[in-house]
Amino acid sequence: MSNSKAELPVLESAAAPCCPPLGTAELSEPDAVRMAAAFKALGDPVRLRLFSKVASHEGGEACVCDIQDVGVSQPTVSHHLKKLREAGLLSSERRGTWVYYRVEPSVLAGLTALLDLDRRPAEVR
Amino acid sequence: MSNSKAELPVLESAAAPCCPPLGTAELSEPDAVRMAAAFKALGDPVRLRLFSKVASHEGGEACVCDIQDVGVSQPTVSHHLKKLREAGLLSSERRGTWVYYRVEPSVLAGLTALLDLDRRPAEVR
DNA sequence: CACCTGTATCGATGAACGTCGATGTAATGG
DNA sequence: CCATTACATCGACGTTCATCGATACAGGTG
Repeated sequence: MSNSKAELPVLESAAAPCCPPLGTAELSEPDAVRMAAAFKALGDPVRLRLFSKVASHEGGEACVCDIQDVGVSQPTVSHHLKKLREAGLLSSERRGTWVYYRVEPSVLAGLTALLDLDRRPAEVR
Repeated sequence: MSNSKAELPVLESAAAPCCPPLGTAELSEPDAVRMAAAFKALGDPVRLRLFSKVASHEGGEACVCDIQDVGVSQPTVSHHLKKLREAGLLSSERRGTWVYYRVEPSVLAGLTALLDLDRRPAEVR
């Protein structure tokens, strides 16, 4: 199971180059569905910690064994990593015995761009 | 019900000036709980649209009547706005007949700071 | 080959969530 | 006062979700 060669359009086509910043225009309903899916993936404490562990791991990647100490069982860790992959936030690659995860910057950049309030018209700030 | 004068520490004390950027260090478990709660609040399409409508509304605020056309019932809109308030993302104030909502920038800034990958050490990028 | 370790999938279970209609409350206007 | 409009709360219902143990699969090692 590797999505470094694309795991298919990442579920319902992720959040990569999407949507003007929040202050500038209303989100369309389809855009809201896509972006909400990404936020939802970060909306669980265990997933957010796993994501953080991958992001801060040396070399920019981590194998499951490096990060699985988050207080839940191994199947649960695997389940959460799958969710993060499906959201387009992580990609994975098997190399020998281990599976390595790394952050996929594009979707993350879409989230940051969406949340950026400093690009709003001055009247709204 | 106004939290412009603080709705109490916003549930379990929100995400305002919290946590180094994702690439720089692991999130602690308590920090992960707090930040995940904020992401979760944005993790529903209807809520994200409501949030977007408030954020992009002229004057930086909107009354419920301005934004409630999102395809769900009035109680559901009210429920979602409450969730966004509890997450510290919106504040509300009653003025006469109407209740006005506006974006609370601090928690949002915390999310943006957390997601900022451009402040990672070069080796990880 | 058999065995061990690392990771993913399956199936079940209980808790959390989104949604609704009904009802309550607050402010305005006759 | 009473009616009306704006919004919140309540209670119920069905769905989604996080979690687990059991099990399957994959790759290395002896």
